Amino acid sequence: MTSFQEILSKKSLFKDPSVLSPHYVPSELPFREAQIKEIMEILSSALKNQKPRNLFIYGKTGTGKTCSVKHVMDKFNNYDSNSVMMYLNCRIYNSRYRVLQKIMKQFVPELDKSGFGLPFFYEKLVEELGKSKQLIVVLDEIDMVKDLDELVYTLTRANDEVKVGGITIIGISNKLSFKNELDPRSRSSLYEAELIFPPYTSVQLQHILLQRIGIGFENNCVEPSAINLAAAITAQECGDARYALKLILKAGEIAQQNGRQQVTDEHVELARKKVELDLAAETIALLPDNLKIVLYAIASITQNGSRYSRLDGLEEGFLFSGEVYEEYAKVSNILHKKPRSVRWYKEYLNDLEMLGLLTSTPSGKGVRGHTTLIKLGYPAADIVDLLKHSLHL
DNA sequence: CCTCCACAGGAAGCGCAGGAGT
DNA sequence: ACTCCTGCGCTTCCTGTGGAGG
Repeated sequence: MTSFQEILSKKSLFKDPSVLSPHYVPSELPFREAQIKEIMEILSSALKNQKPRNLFIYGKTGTGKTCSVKHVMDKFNNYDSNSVMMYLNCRIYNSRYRVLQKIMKQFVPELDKSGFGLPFFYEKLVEELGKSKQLIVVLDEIDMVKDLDELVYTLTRANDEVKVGGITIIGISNKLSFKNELDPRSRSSLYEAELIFPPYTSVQLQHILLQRIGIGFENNCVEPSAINLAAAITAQECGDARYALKLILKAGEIAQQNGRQQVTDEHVELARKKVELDLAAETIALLPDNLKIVLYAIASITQNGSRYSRLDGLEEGFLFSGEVYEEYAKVSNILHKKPRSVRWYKEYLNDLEMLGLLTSTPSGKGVRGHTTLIKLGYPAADIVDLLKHSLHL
């Protein structure tokens, strides 16, 4: 019989687990001094009231892009000047309209609601910059902006119109290919300066882990070889620092549940499987309902077996786009929601694929003509479980 | 060869929310 | 109070595509 006494008497391995969370911003960013310095140098001209060059930052997820920029932003905004630096994530502000609205909300608070036209925002912006202001706008995940060409054009035009102030864009993206999709004109204005954040190497990850473990864990609770293993796994997978931190956090939790005093290689290996799913769960939780339903439909067919793909001798786990839509419509009805049209469902599929939750391939040679084959990116049972709760099924 | 299937994805346009101007 | 405007999510309609099957 378990008692609270028993649980509480177990010595905790953690001093402060929040240090391991991805939201924790460390005061020191190891291996990013050079990048931070370069950003600061570019932005410094704003403090002399000259418009800095636009900056584009590229690097894979978890290479410290956002962290570094926010770090600089703190320093910038604490420096007494007529300039303002602001951060927005384009996953939320994903159109020219929304970005402009968000920017202007800083200066005119009642602009929260919709209904104002773009020209109105533009006028306000020019007016505001006219007060000899230097405005720095950080656009994180800039590739999410649907009409980026227009946005860049609008902003550069605003720059031309004012004599004194100016607006500078710092774009952040982890999509390399996106550069080629841009209109050449907006490309050249967006890429006035470019900065690349390389993935962390195994050795660098070891340092980062050591730094955080020192604050987050009790002393000597993590075996050095476990740290090395976590760093090596991460470097091989992606070089994403957040992944490494999550890995060591989960390993710690597993060790603790098993009543161990130390985190070992074995715990890191066990954590590895959990972390992948955990990261997926985070993205899934933020999904709009319809995307969740589509994903649920895919997972549930995968779990219960496909009526068609099996008899067509298809590789396990691949589904037809058509049968997924049928299932999606069915589940929608159960939830008393009107299913969206096929056309829009296809957009949903694209979104889900973009987020890495599924993969799809055109069927090519196969039975029943032409279709898209869909495969879930994670174990179906786990996804079903996850979504059953969040959809109240 | 033609036609049908099962899709992809562009174009137009609709309803809604929430302004502005009158 | 009314009309008109805008952005956005979405539907409707359409054309295109490559293999299957007659």
